[in-house]
This record gives sequence, C-alpha cells and structure tokens, in this order.
Amino acid sequence: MEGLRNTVCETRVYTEEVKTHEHAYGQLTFPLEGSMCLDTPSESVLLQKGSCLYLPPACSHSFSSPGRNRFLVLDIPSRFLSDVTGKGGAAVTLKMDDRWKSLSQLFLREAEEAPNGEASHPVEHLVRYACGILPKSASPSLEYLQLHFAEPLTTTQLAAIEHYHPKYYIAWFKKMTGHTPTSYILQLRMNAAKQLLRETALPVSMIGQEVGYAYAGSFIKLFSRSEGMTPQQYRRGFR
DNA sequence: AGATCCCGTAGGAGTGTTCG
DNA sequence: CGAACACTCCTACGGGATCT
Repeated sequence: MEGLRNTVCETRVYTEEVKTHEHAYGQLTFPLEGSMCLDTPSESVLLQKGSCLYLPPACSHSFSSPGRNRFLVLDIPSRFLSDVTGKGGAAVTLKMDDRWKSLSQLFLREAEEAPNGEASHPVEHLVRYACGILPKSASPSLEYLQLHFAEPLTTTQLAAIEHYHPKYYIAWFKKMTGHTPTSYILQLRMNAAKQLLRETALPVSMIGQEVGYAYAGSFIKLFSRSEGMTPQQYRRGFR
C-alpha cells in the first residue's frame, strides 16, 4: 500500500542467526518451528512454541539457535509504543494465550501474502491492538537500572527514584521482579560480561570494569559463583 | 495495609598477595 | 602481566516491631 511500505511495520520469517544489535523500533517475535536463544543485557531467554517475545526499542540483543528454526518477526515503529515498556527497557516473554495465538496467525498470513515486508492497513490495526495488550511502562528505577547497571548504584539511590524508603524499596522491588536489587544488578552485569567475553578479545579485568567492577578480583569471584566457571573458562568454552 | 525503624547476619566489594 | 585466591570491611537484606 502506497505510503505504508516499511513505515508501519514489517513482517518477515527468520531462519538465520543474528549477531548483537539494537534498533530504534520495537519487535515482537513469534516462534513457528524450533527454538531460539535470545541474549539481552538483562537476561537470556530460550524462546520456543507456547511463548512469544517483546523487545522494546534500543534493547541490545542477539539471537542464536542450536538447530534449524523459523520465527515470525514483527517490527513495530516507536510511535506505536508510547505507553509500552520504555526505550532501552528489558525484553518481555509473553505466554501465547488465545489473543496472542490469534494475532500471530493473522500476522503470519500477512507475512506470507506480502513477503517483501510491505505492511497493510489491517496490519496497522492489528499492531495497535497488540501494543494495547503489551505490558505497560516499567517503573522509573527499573528503567534507570537497565541503562546504568554498570555504574556504582545503591538501593538508597534507587529508592529515591521511586520516592520510597530504602527498606521498603527492597521489598517492593522483590515483589515487582522476583529479585533483590543487588541480585538483579548482578544478573544484568553477568549477562553483559558474558556477551563481552563471547564477542570481544578484551582482557577479563577490562570486561569487569566495563560492567561495573573496579576490581578484577570482585568480578572473577562473582562470575565464578554465578556461572560455575571463571571468565577465562567461559571464554574458552565458547570458542 | 502501607510505610518506617531497629538490629543481627550474610554476602558483596575492595585490597593485597600468590600463581601460572 | 593477567588471573585467581584469601582476607577484611561494610552494605544489603530479612525478621520483627511500631506507627499512621
């Protein structure tokens, strides 16, 4: 349709591996065949049938798959996402309930009918509906964490962002995320470190600094506890 | 029910040293 | 020289009590 090409959304099918990248638009991914491992700074997600994944704009990520897979990917321009999880936020895994199953079938039909990625008016309406049922904006402190996990952070600072007492903030944070602020930050840092170990030749001490540890000793100890191996062993195992 | 405070404990962060 | 280890200090966390 004239004027809508590559501007509203793009639907396509993935079968290849994709290296770390980010983009200005949001993305919905529906598994069709096989499974796929998605890495973001905050988590690693194994995506397979029964769930779908929402990636907010500017969320750094990479895909990999142990075997053949097929995924439907829907690019969503940020103008559709004003009240959804904010720029640079975390990926969200969604259970494929009846609404998402129906939506994925409709998106798939569109992809098959317009394999060049051209979007139609009906797709625009579907996208608006999908955005309406996506999770709403994360809290300010969670969004702050996503962007500043490599900086020195205290729960007092984070509590101040939410205007809570630090003690109450920890309980509130745990209710929101299932983690304490410290373990959540640790998870963010370890995922970022694993990505750097896999994709760069930077020395371990440098990677520790990159993800927020001034001392290599602290980084190695925490990495070993978290992953069951030292950073060097992780890098060797990956290569 | 939501928010704050006190206190004891576990574990995270920093530092120095050893090892390969 | 970079990685790993051992140790100390301090902060985060949890439990329980209290206040609004």
